[in-house]
Amino acid sequence: MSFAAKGMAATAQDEAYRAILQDIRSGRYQPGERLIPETIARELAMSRMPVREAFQRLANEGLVLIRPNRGCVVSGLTIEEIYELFEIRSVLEGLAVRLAMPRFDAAALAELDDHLARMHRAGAAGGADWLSRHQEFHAYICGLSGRPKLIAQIAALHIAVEPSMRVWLHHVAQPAHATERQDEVVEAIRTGDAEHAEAVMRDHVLRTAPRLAEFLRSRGQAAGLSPTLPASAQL
Amino acid sequence: MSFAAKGMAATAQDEAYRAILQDIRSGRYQPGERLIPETIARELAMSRMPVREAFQRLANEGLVLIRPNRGCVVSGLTIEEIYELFEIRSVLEGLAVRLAMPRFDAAALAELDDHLARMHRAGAAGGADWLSRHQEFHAYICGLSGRPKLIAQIAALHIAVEPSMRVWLHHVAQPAHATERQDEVVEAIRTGDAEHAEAVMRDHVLRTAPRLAEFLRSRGQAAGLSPTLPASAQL
DNA sequence: CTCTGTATGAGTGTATCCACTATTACAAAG
DNA sequence: CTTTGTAATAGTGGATACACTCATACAGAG
Repeated sequence: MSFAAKGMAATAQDEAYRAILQDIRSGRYQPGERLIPETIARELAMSRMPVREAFQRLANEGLVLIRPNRGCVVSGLTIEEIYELFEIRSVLEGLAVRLAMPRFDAAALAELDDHLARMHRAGAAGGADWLSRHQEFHAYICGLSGRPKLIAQIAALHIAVEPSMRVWLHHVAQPAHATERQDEVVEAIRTGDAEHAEAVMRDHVLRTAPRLAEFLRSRGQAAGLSPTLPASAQL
Repeated sequence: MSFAAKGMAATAQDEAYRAILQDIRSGRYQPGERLIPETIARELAMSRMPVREAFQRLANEGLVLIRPNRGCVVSGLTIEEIYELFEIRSVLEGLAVRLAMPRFDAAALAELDDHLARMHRAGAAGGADWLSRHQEFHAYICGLSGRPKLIAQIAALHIAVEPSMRVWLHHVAQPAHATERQDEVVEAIRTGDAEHAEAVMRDHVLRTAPRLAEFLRSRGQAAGLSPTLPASAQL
């Protein structure tokens, strides 16, 4: 049996990756902040090299920007980029829920209700980890699609906007969990109509974007450091 | 003025990345083949390290699989994975064409026709580089969406299936360029109806998948080496 | 006081080196 | 002849070392 538990890092590079990812998601490393390999390496009791390779991975996911000879900075998102990510998420999650529809039996629906309940509880209790519950809700639906790459893509998109979402939820009086109508998504799923569920999910995802964008705009948060994009630009 | 031309590699690592990517796309490195850093490093007149980091990038894009302590192999796609990639591409390119619609003026439509013509010419002339022309056709449409990340994602998907496509086009008598009806897409764009264009693009993309899949199945090509997926699996 | 040139230091990219893992080939036992 | 244990080798992950780039601070000229 493989004794490396799922959450366990097999290699130093992986450990570095997880640690830095965590710190970006949580907001410990702010957009625009420069990440110095040596510092992080000392912190994790390893050398610079695995940290550098972790940077590479993060750069490919757009969380960090590496300019040659000029180091690695946490990449904030412009308003336009946030919109773009939500647009992409909307069609991908729409696809996911459509593909997941055949698998929604009674048990799955019950579990879905559980997720809803947990979310609402977290929202009522102050909303500190409402965001995590919300991501789990979406992840559960996507998971039922049975499409590994699709799931991973969507997860990456959630992670990319997470830092912005956190500051939003932290600073705003009327946060998402008060107005976001996830119930509509669940209702649509219950109808059994795949096309309908897809459309509702699309709308649901897109609805958050303008409010988040407005908030960031009001804070003047255009930390515009466009990340190096994943693949080669030209086909 | 920046004297580093766009296609120029600023760093050794980037050079390695481009070289290996090229060799995977072209089919020089076959799925399942093991990539030995030292060999490639010698070939490119550099040390192992930049090559290793290039591997990382390729792994993140799913083109290569790195198992700890067990090296780096070119990751072939299973039939299921190919279907999945086409599904994802269909919704993303559908989104792209929808967003691009407002920008289709007379000039853009003319250029689109140019692309079509070039494609048909390449197809008639034996189809050696029909695939590249086809990718350029799609890239042109996506480019008009003005969404950098969306464009990059789609490009990455095209690259991922490119090796399989190449063997298909090379081995089959009735290849895609004979039956793929790109004209329908252009026609739909001409109507000016964004929703319609999106639907047509979706269908267009999905149509290729089953035929490619059938071909690969007939060759028994289930080179099932599922790549390490981009982001963290759990949200 | 401002501007410009230089020097110093921090940080990056690459090469080399070392320790450990895995795989292969081979030999001895059954 | 097959099987199993062991040794040798190729290859991987990580650390250190070195050369080069960039940025900042400072000094001298205007």
